[in-house]
Amino acid sequence: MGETPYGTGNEDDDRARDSRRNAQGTRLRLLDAASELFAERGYERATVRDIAARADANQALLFRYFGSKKALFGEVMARGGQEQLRTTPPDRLFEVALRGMLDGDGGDGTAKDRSLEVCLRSIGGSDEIAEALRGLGEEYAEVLATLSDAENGDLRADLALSWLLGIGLMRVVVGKEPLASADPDTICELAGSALGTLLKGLPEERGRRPGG
Amino acid sequence: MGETPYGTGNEDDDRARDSRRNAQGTRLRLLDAASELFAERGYERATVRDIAARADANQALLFRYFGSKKALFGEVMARGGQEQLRTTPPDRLFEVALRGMLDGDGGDGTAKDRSLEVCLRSIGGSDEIAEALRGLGEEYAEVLATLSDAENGDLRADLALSWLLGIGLMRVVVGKEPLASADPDTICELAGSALGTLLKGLPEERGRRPGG
DNA sequence: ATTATCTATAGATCTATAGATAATGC
DNA sequence: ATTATCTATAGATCTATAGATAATGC
Repeated sequence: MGETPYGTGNEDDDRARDSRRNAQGTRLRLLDAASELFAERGYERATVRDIAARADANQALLFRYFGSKKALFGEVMARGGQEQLRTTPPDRLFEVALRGMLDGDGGDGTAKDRSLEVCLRSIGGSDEIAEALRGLGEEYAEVLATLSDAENGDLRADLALSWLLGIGLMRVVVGKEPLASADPDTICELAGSALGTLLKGLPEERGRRPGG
Repeated sequence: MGETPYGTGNEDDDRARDSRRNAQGTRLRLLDAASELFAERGYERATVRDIAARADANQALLFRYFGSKKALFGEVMARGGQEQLRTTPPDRLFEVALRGMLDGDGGDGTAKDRSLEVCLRSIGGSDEIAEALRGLGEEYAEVLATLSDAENGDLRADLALSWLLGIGLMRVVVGKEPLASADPDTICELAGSALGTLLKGLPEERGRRPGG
């Protein structure tokens, strides 16, 4: 075993990312590597050479398959975020998104959605980046706004989103202590109850009956 | 009048920034120009050539007087922030800092302190920048922490600071609507009352007596 | 023959420095 | 003579492209 050029194990899962003269696979590996490096370093500091190196691909292929670094960034952003938005009930979105940023990995092997982290680390890079973050933010805020029936519910949703991103910024990007090492449960609890003041009926009251 | 080479008006104020073969003045003009451009574009995108051009100085002088771009950034950051921290009573710091970011100019001619804005736009540029923001954040959080007598007051202060920066991020850098065009009073009111839940006795309750 | 991959390099920035120039003070 | 300023350029990146090479399918 192990000596054949075709690999030994569950190549069903890996075939898509096979590196043996497989354009589709190389494309996927480049996309994965870009997702990781953009999240680790932000758009500017993740160079195309580093991305290609991590994908174990030639740097010129990145341009062949995606056209430009910006276009690659666009595909990365388009892949992420959407799933979380669609599969999470609105009243849990804030906590789920917050935990997604706070938890290091989640433990399970599934690659985490790090779109928000990518945005946070890429700010200031260029106007296109700011636009990408604005677009993603609009999708989140739109959902959060449904939780408030106040007249200025949209504004309140923006403030909730601002907090979400601010916490991620200070914890993940800046590394401010004690926030950076704090227990995610505690953070969610503190932020959640204060948000209950802002967006009525967000986290705490759900499922409870008054006078219980 | 006006034909003399020495200028016509209140040169007492301007002499320090005089541009006629005055090293001290050129240094100050470079520092001012850097403050502006770092706030407008962030550290990376504000090039030394642009800074020198706005200061109406030769680009080589920037290195002669400051040594490096990073050292210039350090001086800019050291100048700002401190005043606001020292002159503002703790229980008003959140609102004052928030308004400082929200208000476009303030109207008065005094150059605004844009340290927090500089940080927000410079994130992801390099680790030194993150450190600078962490340092400034620690000073703000330290003051905010005095407002809470909860066991985890430090963490609550970090969360308050996170919100402050998150709001600035979404409004000033990202330009998310409706937050970007919202009335500062409304924003302060919404954030302030929700923060009252987090840091007890912060804004609303001040000066009121129960049962009034 | 097709096409995935690789080599080599153009071309655009940007920070930083070496050394020349020119305005002031003595 | 001192020193503030300017010119010219080294040197380091980084994105992107042109064209060569080599592995597959027919």
